[in-house]
Amino acid sequence: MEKNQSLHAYIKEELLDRIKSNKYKKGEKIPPELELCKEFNVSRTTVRSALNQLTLEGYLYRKQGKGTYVADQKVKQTLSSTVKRYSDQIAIQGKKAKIELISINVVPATEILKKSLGVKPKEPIQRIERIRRANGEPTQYEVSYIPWDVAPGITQEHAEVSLYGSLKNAFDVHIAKTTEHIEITLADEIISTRLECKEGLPCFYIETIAEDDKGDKVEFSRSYFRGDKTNFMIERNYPPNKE
Amino acid sequence: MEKNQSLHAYIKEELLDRIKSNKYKKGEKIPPELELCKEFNVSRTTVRSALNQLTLEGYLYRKQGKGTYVADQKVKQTLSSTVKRYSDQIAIQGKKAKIELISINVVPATEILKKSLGVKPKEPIQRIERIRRANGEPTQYEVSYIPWDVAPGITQEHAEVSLYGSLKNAFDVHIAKTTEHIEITLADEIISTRLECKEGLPCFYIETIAEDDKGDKVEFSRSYFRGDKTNFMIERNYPPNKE
DNA sequence: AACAAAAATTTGTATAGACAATATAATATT
DNA sequence: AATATTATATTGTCTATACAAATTTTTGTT
Repeated sequence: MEKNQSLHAYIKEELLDRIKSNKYKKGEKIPPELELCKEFNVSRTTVRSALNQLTLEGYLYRKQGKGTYVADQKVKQTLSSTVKRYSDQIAIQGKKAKIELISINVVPATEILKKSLGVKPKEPIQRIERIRRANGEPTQYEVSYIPWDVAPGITQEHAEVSLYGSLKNAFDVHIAKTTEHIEITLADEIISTRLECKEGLPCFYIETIAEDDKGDKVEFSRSYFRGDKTNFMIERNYPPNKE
Repeated sequence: MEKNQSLHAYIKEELLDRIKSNKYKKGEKIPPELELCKEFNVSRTTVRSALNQLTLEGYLYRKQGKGTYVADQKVKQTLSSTVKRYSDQIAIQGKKAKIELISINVVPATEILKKSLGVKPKEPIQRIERIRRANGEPTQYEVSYIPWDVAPGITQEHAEVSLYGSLKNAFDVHIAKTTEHIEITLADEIISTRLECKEGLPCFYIETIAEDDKGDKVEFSRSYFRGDKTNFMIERNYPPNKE
């Protein structure tokens, strides 16, 4: 054990080492808490502290009544998001992608929506709640807001395929620019339910405002991605110097 | 208290409410753990669970021996990162930006470096470790790897301003494309030291590979940003449809 | 053999207590 | 008055214990 390290930190590193060295293999169950307590001669609290950290970092997952398992997806899914060409579809290599519609509602404009979309007071807004899945597992939870008069009467069929595609094909709205803000948030009750993860898991939170080719703001959305399974790729091409 | 909620979750929400409603004001000290225990009539473990969650989420910060304080920067710093034009400099509105050089070393190429940079065996690589600060506070911890023959003899002067700028001006290397992979990681001992935050804080982790105008890979870097203080903005412009 | 009930296993939540580490305040010493 | 020393307050780590909740295994009954 190292110098000024706390016990739980030491145990965490030791366990991580076993995971990385494949002593604890992907998908397999690791010894239960009480066994680890005996092995390291520490209390359950200390073992749990280490296990919970590793769970938050995506190395383990735990199931009440069953056990603790090594997360098999150490190689994270890559949701590639190229810059050149707009694509509502998320490219997930070799996985069956699916969009699950949860709800479409018409809601009044809140302050934040008015500010983001610049709609006149009381204009109704369509709220579309969806989950994207890859091989059945939820990868993204998204809530989109689209003013009624931008695309009146968005249907389940529109929402279950690409929203941007439907805007173009069914409503003649052409997205020309998006502005995204990316933050980290921790999953609350709603997010953890939708993404089928534990509360407290660090997640990507992306707010997007989309403008059409006339400069009108046509969509505001909030998206959540599991931090332990998501990896964004951004390619940037820089114009040659003209000096 | 709500239906099937755990105690610590309830207390967390109650405290968050006090923060958001300004009952606990920004920068101010909140009651110590033992007082909260008395108020909610729960054990210290339970109070600490709520406090630690809120700390991870960036609402609070804690100081051993002093107390627990409401984080004043609820409005996060925006590190804007536009796509159109390359910029090594991070634009931080109205803040004094500074780059602090920690070390420049020449290191042998590891497997991951060889793979990322495509260098021949044993080619020496320069490892540059830096911290970016805004108003004195660390915003980014970055470790860059640049092969010796791409830019032989990078100096402190080169590293303390824009690396990409130095590559261009001093070594005639013109960055043409970067590929970034963005993930979430939790701060380990090194990262928490560099970013002056707690271990376990969710952070942005960005791996970048930069290519020059000849298609050679000239830089590999790992960057870390505090998740509780960072907010990336990405603007995307979509080409008009040509159908 | 099939089903139901009970027991065992394992993680989740919570309590109580002890001591360490850090920072500040109060006190004593020179 | 200045400087140590001591005490106090507060967060950090760790132990031990108890029970709840979810899952699996075993047992009992028909």
